[in-house]
Amino acid sequence: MQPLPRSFYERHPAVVAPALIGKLLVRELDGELLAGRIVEAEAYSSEDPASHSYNGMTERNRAMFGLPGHAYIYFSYGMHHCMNVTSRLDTDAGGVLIRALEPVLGIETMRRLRGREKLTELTSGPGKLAQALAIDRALYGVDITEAGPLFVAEPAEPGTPVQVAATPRIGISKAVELPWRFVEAGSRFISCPPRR
DNA sequence: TCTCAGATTAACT
DNA sequence: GTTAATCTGAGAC
Repeated sequence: MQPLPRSFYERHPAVVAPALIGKLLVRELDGELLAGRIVEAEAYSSEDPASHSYNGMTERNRAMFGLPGHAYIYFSYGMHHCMNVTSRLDTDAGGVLIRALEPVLGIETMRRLRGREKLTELTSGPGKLAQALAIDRALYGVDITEAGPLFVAEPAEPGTPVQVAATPRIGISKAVELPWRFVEAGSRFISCPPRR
């Protein structure tokens, strides 16, 4: 399981986000490996009014202004954690929100952490996948380019090429027209199906 | 199957 | 004081 190199993240978030579709998000928890294929991701960059990094650096978002390839985790709506990987080009400050996974490893542990049985309800949303992988602010700023408690890796088997579709982002009120949500076409595991 | 409001914290005005 | 990169269960239909 080979982590993706730093250079992968030294690009604009709108380039990194579609490239992450089909990669593995890996969580090591108490010696057990939990992993899922990324099937949905959204790009946020500093010139984007919907991004937390739009209005400059704060205590919460400082990770997005740091080295690319780290975890930016924030607490949302008073109850959910959401996970981003930081990515940026030169002076940009941005990240990619991991919105949904296809469970691969440690599925029983995910079921226990989520209190749900159905495979499609384990990680089909940013708050859900954070709960399924036990991701919280203790992992803030973790380097995801080296094996550790949390990292992103190339899938063991290359498999078939991934079909990526671009759609408008979910749950935001600004810059709704930017097609910066990327999903694996036809996946059953994304947070909400593209409109037919 | 669909719509709706509650939960609960932190950032920002 | 208001809003937010969300999820869930309840009640309507």
